[in-house]
Amino acid sequence: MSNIRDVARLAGVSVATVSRALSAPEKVSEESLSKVQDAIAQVGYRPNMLARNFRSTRSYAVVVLVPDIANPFYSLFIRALEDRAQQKGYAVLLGDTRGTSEREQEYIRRVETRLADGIIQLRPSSEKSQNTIPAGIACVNACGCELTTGPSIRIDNRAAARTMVDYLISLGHRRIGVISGLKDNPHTIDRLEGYKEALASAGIAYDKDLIAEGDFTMWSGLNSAFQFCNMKNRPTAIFSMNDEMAIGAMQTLKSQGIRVPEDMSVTGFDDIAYAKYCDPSLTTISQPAEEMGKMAMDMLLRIIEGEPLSQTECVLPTEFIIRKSTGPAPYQK
Amino acid sequence: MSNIRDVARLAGVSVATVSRALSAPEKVSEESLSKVQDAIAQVGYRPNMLARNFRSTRSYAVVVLVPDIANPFYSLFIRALEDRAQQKGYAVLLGDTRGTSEREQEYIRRVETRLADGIIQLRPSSEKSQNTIPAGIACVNACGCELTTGPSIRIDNRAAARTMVDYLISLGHRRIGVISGLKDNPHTIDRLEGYKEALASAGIAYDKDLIAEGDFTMWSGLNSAFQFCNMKNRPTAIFSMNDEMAIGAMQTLKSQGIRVPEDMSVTGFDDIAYAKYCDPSLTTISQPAEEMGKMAMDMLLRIIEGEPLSQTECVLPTEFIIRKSTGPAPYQK
DNA sequence: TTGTACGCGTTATCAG
DNA sequence: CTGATAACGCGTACAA
Repeated sequence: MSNIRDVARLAGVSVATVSRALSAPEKVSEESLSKVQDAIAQVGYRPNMLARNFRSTRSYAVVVLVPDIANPFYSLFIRALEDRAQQKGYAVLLGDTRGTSEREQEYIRRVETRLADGIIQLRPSSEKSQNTIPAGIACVNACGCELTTGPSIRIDNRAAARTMVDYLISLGHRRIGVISGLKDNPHTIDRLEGYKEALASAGIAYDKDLIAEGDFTMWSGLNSAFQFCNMKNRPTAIFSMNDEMAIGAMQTLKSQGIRVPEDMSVTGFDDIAYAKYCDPSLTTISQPAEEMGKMAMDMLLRIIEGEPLSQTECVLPTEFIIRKSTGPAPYQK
Repeated sequence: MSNIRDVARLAGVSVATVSRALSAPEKVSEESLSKVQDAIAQVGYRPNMLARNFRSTRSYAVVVLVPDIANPFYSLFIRALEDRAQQKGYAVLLGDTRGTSEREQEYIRRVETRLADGIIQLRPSSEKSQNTIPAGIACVNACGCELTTGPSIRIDNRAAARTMVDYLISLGHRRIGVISGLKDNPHTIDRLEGYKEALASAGIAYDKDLIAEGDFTMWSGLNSAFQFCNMKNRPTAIFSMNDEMAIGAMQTLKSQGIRVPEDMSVTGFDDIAYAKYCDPSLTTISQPAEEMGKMAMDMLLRIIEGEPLSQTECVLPTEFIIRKSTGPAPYQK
C-alpha cells in the first residue's frame, strides 16, 4: 500500500527521481538509483499501474471477442493471442459473446470507456452480417472472410473448400453432401462458393437438396447426417464445414450401419486436436491458428500504438490433410 | 474524448452533479438530470473508467490462471467464470500459464500492481506443490483437492475415483490398469487414493505395474495404453484419470485389435463434450464445471468486496455416467 | 542530475 | 439538492 512518495522520502530523493529510476534508470545517478532500489525493497513498493494507466490514458488491455470459448477451434486462437499479448505487455480481456450482439456491445463499451485499447474479433464479419463495431475503435478480425472490411487475418476459405471437394471428386464421388454452418455465416458462404466451383469445373450439377444447414456444433452434425442417411439416392461423401460437425456426422453414420469411408467418405475443416484421434481419423483442412493469432495481435497493437500497417489484409495458407475418413466412391448400381 | 467537465459546462451544472447523475440519479433533481442527459448525448460523453478505477483503487478485473486454455475441460470452467464475472461487472483477464510458474508470477504481479483485484486458480494446488500465490492476495481455487489450502471449490476426487473403480470391480474386473496424471499432481494423488481404497475393500492387491503415468493429454493416453497392451498378463480394464487420455487409450487399443469394451473396458474422468461422441462413448465422471465456476467467482468477488464468507471450502457432487466403453470382464483362462 | 509543481478525470466531503 | 474543492498516484515540463 505504499506509494511513490513513501519511497522518495525513505530514499531521501524526490518523487520525480523515483519515477525516473523506474522508467528511465539511465537518467539517474548510480547513487540515487541504489538508494531508490533499497527503499523500494524495504517498503515493498509496487507501482500502482492503475495510476500509470490513467496518466497515460491507456489500459494496456485488449478485448478478445469470441463466440464460444468452449469451441476447441477458438481455443487455439486464443492461446496464440494471449501469448503474444503477454509478450508485448498487454493483457487479454476475455469476451465470450455467446453469439449475442448484446454481450458484444458490452465489450465494445469497455473500449469506449478506456478499459481496453482495442478488440480482436474472432467471428467472421462482413458487410452483411452487421458489423457492430463502431468506427474509431481499433479492431482486427483474426478470422475473416472475403467480405470482411477493415484489418483482418484470414485464410482463403473458398480455395480450401474447393481443394477438398476437388479431392473428393477425384476419388470418384459425384453426389457430395454438405453440412454447412448457418446460412448467413460468412465462412459458410465462402466455403459453399468453393464447393460450387469444384462441382462446376467437374461438370456436376449443383443440387440444393444436398445441403444440410448446421451450426458448427457436433450436435448439429449428428442431426444433419440423418438427413442424408434417409435419402433415396444418398450421397457417397459428406463435406462438413468444420470438424466437430464431421465427427457428429460420423457418429450418426456408424449408428446407421454406414461404414466410413467404405460406404461414405466424410471430411472436416479446421483440424482441431481431436480430428487426428477420432475414428476414423478425419481428412480435413488445417488452419494456421497459431500464426493467425500472432499476426492478428501484432496488427492490432500496431494500430493501437499508431504505427503504420504494411498491409491491412493478410491471407495465410492452409494445409490439406488426408487421413482415413475418405476413400474411393463405392460402386453405384 | 470529452470529459465530465465538458458535460457539466454544457449542462450548466457542476461536475459533482454530473457525477451524481450517473452514479446516484435519485440524488439529483429531475431538471438537472435531464439537462445532464442531454449534454451527455450531445457531446457523446463516455465516463473514463480508467480514472474511476484509479479513484476507487480497484480494477474490477480478475485474473483467471489456467494451465492450458486449449484443454476442453478448462474451457467449460472459463466460460462459467467469465459469465459470472460479466454479470457482476468484472472483467476476466486471461492467464494461460502454460504450466510455468514464471508466467504465473507475471499474472500475480498484475494483482500486486492493482491491475487485477484477485485470482481464480484453475490448477489443483496443495501444500506440497508449492503454492506460489502470496498471502494477502484474494484468491480462490476453483479446482481444488483435499490438501488445497485457502478458499476453494472442489469435488471429492477420491470418492469419485472409488465409485468408478468399484463399478469396474462389480463388472468382474480384477486387474485394473490406471493411466494417471503426473505423479505429484494433487488430482492424481486423490484419485489414486480412491483407486486403492476400492481395490482394498474388494481384497485385490495393489500392483504398481498397473499404474502408467500420463500427463492428462490425449497423446500421453495413447502412449500409456501401449504399455498395457504389451503386458503378458494385461489388465481387463483401464481407469484413466481424464477423458482425453481415455480417448487416446481407446485409439491405441483399437489399433492393436483390442475391442472396447468386449476385450477391455475403459473409463474416463471429467465428461468433456467428446466423451459422449467418441466411439464407444465413454463411461466417466461428470464434474459440475458450470456450477463450480459460478461458485468460485462468487466466492472471490465476496472476498474482494470484503463480505464475509459463509464457508471457505465447498465440495460439490459429481455424477457417475455409464456409457458404452465399459462392460463385463472377459473370461480369463 | 535533481526537485518543484501541475495536471490527468473522477468521486467524496463539506458547506451552502 | 447543489457547487467548490481536495484528494487519488503517477509522469513530466520546467526550473534550478
